Amino acid sequence: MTTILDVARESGVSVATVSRALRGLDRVSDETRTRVVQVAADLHYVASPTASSLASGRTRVVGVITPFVDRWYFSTLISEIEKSIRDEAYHVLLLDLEDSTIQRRPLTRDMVVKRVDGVIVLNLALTPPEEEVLRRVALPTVTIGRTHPGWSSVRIDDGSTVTTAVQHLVQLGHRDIAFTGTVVRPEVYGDVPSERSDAFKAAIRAAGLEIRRQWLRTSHWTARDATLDAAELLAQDQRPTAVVAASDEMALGVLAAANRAGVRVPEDLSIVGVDDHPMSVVFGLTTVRQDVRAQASRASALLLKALDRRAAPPVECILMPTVLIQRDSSGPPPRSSAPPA
Amino acid sequence: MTTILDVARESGVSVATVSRALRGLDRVSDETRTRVVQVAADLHYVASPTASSLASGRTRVVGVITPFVDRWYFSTLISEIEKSIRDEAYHVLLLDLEDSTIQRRPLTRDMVVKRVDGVIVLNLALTPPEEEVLRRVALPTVTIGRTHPGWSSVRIDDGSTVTTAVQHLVQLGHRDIAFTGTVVRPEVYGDVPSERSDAFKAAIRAAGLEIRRQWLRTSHWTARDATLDAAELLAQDQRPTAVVAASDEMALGVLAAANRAGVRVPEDLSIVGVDDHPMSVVFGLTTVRQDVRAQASRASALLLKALDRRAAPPVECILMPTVLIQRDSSGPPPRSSAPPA
DNA sequence: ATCAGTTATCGAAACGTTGCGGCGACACCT
DNA sequence: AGGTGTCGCCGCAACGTTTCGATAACTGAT
Repeated sequence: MTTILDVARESGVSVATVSRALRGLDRVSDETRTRVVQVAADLHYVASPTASSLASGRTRVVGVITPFVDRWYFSTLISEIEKSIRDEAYHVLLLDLEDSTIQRRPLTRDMVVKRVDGVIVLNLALTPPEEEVLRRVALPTVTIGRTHPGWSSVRIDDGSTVTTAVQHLVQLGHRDIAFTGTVVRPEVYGDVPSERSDAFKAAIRAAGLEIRRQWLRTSHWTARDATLDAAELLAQDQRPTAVVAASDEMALGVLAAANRAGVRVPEDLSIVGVDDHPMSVVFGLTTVRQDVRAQASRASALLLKALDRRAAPPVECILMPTVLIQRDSSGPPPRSSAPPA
Repeated sequence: MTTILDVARESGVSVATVSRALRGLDRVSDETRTRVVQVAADLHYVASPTASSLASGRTRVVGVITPFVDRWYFSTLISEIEKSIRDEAYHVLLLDLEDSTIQRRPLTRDMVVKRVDGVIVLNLALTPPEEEVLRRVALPTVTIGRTHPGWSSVRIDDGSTVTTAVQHLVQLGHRDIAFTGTVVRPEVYGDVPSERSDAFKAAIRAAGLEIRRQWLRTSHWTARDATLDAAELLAQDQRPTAVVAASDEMALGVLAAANRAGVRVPEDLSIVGVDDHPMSVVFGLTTVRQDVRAQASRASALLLKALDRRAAPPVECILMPTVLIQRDSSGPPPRSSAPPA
């Protein structure tokens, strides 16, 4: 492997000068710089990130702390974070907290200490000890999906997504609206499920409608789980005329269950989701869209600013908009719909 | 930050002994070891990965080279790789080759040199210069999805997946079978699309059936693209009684198009995919399953073995099985189906 | 001619580990 | 008693950069 010493020797200057020349610092004459750059290229010199990190104290790595990497929302965030930071010569180190057990694994000191320059936390309910770990390492930190005192964040208003969905259905004339996606395993899924389901109840009440317990469905936030549950829901005597799902993946599960049960969408049943999953447009699902990639790039920008030594930017909490995308899965309720008992 | 020197001072031994004690090496008395471990814990000591890498020449990082991170197949692989190597104290560095332009960005020396101990290449057609880069850095390398001379690999037989799908349909009595997913942008998608589409043609010929050009559909390997294309296909005068999609995401797109066009599945149209995407079971899609997580863990195991200094394992090429999962989207062709012109 | 200021460069000390060679102390064998 | 291992530990030289203080070479003002 060729080192900076080889480049120095070959170009007739000191290692210090080579270092400065290659990193584009000043106090190097143009003549020297071009020569050094040329020699470095000839020798296929690549500076050792390891040595560079040790000497400078910066790793140029950002840790992405995530509860899942194989789910659409999270993998999309990760993908966009990588693209946003690569131009600044930063890399993504995956800190995946998913576990094969039912609990996720905890975030520990050694996952981040001396390993990354900054951290992005993806929509994840940190336990108090975990939060303590992150606070004590005192790394620049940005969260996506939740706010934490002292850290910058980018998120949407989870409650309002569901409110929008309910209002849309109410405007169409629905009065019998079910919800799927109430909270399970908050230690993994964080606050989002409860925020969305609380907003559902509030919106139903605000519309002067009644909340029926058997229409408040629990699901593991997967299409698979939602479709099994929706089959039960649709088999009930009292069937809703519409269902709001707390995520599009669950909404698609409901849609599949409806297809299977011979329930026509939207004639017999309207379905509205949240997220605008890539599959949603394919199946014509009405949804409340959030721009996941935009959230990731905003968060990355915040982190990059905090990573810049010269700057000490203030904590910023960015709220991104969401918007109703009306497609084919929602329409007026059937006329023949019996009023709730 | 507390260093190994602090631990050495506090426990009354040399740094060398601390290093050996904490890494579980021999030539340390049990008594000394427990004391050192205790002191290290008390001081919240975490060894600097950077310094450790510089001194040892090993980074304990594996680079995952991938054309996408937000697609199911790739994110699932990445997820499982991380889980497979984390117990050996290895980390995943994302080397994402996706770009905002139509071309993907090239793999360069500086992405891997001195940065990672080994590399896993995810189903990606490396260009000759890229392959050269990887060969010259001489890192342990395992590929998933393709074979390369000199490197271990884990893959499925892409051709046979489609062959299985076709045979399944032929056995059901289909004679008019379309295919979606012929090759586009091989520089991004690699050989898989062409292998699967070639296998389709071969299987159709082997069954003594005719290949109709207008039933060989091109698609960008997304549900979105496939559904647009399938709408065209289903609007043709001569409509097939079945379609094989080169991936489940495309198959789901076809399914959605059929729903929209009022074509009943499987009564009017059978659909078979490949992969067993998590959404497939939800929509009752018949598919040829591959076990993506198993491929990732096999590949990780191969890499870990190669990363072990003591071992110099031989190149191993593992072919994983695929299996037909019969669900609701395939059945006998409609009786009324007109013979092809 | 001298001095201050600027610019380009250098030498050397970090950074925090690992790993090699060596060295007493002790046990065992003859 | 002397030789031969083995065990537990230590000192020190890497590893390849960055960074800081020093310095020499100019430049321009006095």
